[in-house]
Amino acid sequence: MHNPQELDELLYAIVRQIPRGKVAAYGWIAERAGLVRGARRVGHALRMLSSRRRVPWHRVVNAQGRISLPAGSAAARRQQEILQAEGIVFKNHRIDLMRFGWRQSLDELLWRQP
DNA sequence: GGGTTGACCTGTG
DNA sequence: ACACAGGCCAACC
Repeated sequence: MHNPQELDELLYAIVRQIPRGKVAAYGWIAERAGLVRGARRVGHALRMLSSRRRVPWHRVVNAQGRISLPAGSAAARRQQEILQAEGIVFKNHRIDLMRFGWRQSLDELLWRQP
């Protein structure tokens, strides 16, 4: 997929696979899309996302389990509210990724490269 | 075209 | 835990 638009679609499709009650990091999404260091690219795709599309953008957080929107912004509050409504627990503004992080497989969990 | 700016990540101190 | 640097990449002056 060399076309940027196709790549966006692929990224959205992956985000749609995150189940309710789980979250994924930008970098994980990029990895699943075959991008080497594409975390920022994922952030861009989500920022450009039209609100009419049904993509669970709120289930994407940064690698530290924190919301990556401007702290205190309306969007950040909305994201946290939705996640909490889905059963995600915040502890000091952070999500425990070991517990709520969406992993494809046990392999990915165990063999996360150094 | 070049410089700046982020919804990023990892390593290092 | 915190800060900083370096890498990254597309959007936007």
